Amino acid sequence: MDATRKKTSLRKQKEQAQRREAILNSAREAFFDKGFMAATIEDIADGCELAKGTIYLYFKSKEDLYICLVIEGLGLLKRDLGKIRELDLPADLLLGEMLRLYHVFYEKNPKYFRIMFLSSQPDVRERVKEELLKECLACAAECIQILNEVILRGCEEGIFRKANSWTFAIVLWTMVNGIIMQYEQDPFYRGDILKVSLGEMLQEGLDLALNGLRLKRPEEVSG
Amino acid sequence: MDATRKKTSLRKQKEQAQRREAILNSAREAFFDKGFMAATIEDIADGCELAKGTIYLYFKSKEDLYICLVIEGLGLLKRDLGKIRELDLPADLLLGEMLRLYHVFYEKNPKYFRIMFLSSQPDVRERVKEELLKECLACAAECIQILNEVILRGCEEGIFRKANSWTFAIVLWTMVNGIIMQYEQDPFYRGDILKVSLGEMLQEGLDLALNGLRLKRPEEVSG
DNA sequence: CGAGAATAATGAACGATAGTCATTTAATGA
DNA sequence: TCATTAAATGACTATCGTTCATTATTCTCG
Repeated sequence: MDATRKKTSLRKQKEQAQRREAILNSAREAFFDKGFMAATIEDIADGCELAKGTIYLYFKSKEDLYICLVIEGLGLLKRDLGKIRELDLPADLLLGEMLRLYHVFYEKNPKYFRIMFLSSQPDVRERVKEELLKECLACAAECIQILNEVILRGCEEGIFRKANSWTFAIVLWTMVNGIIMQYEQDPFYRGDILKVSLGEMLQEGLDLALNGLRLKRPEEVSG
Repeated sequence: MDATRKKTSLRKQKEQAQRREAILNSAREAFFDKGFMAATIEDIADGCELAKGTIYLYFKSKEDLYICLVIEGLGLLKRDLGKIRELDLPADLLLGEMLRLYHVFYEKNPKYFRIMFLSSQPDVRERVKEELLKECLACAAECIQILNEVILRGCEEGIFRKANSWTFAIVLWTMVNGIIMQYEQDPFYRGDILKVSLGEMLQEGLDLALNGLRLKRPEEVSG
């Protein structure tokens, strides 16, 4: 019957989605644990109790699988940033909150950042489906867009000076990423080079940017 | 004779250094061209007309060879930054010059940045000699130190507000790296996300930072 | 010079691993 | 129950980093 066929095909679709999810979960664990290069497809297959070949029924390559996790991470970040945007706060405080969220997100998921940073390597990207790359970049763009909106709002509110908000949004985004990347560099030498905690560093970065962005600096407003 | 032994051993040392250099040259070409993962040891060996095994007489692993190039890149950058430091300019203009240099360096050697960014991956770092990693981080630290000195000078000159100069130096360094990393992400989509040129973005980033850093903003000084 | 020792270079062989595909297993529906 | 389709499997292939026994070269000193 048609109804039956439809029902079973729906269940099958659901099962396929579940398998896909299981593979992603196992891959996340493997990549987070060992890194992209050191983790093997067999590790991933073992982790979700499937055979190596089965992985390739769901993902075209190790790199594709990997980029899906990058997209996942960016999606989580975007979701969290989106929530904060709704808070009823002046733009500068909102940016501060977003930064705090970014920091919390990093502390909770440091491994997501590690894999995100690898995704810019050309020889990884070359082996990823065009479509996935596009999705990945779109996700990053949406995060930046959220920052952009807040900056624009700040301009309207008269808190920020008139400026190319998109460029500022990118600078903020890349600054935070850059700081975290440097911080990730090597825990062992963290004390030697950085000398300050990640939180302080991010805060200083934001302060620097906000001072540059603000129409009036705090002491001028209060004075 | 002792004199003879010394002379030949000196020549040998020189020859060894030359071979090492030849391998590095070939590796640079291969890594720049194909990326760390896609380039093979055989590519590198072919490139300098040596056998695969010979590479391992000069470098412990593919990763070691790779990190040597990262150090080389950082060294070049450090050297260039050091030259600018000697210019007789106020600190803010000096920072501007350094940024311009960074940009020029990137335009001339975009591939150095690509390989630098990979060096933060834990599974690469795990396979590199402790000592080389240390050297690599020390090199980055020295670059940041140059920025730090300029910022300190700016504080003395009364151009910059009193602040934790080292933190600012790191923020500047990471901001620039972050911007370039984002720019590197994908030339194809560059127009979509970034919408502005690298030069503009770097300039905006510096302006933002300088405005945050300056004791008085330009219009207040001139007014 | 020349024989033997020391050093350097080589590439075949090894182990690991991404990706493929012929075969097996399971599910479906008449 | 059985033919058909779909899904899963893991042995197999090709590739590549690394090693090491062998070969070639250079050096030493009688």
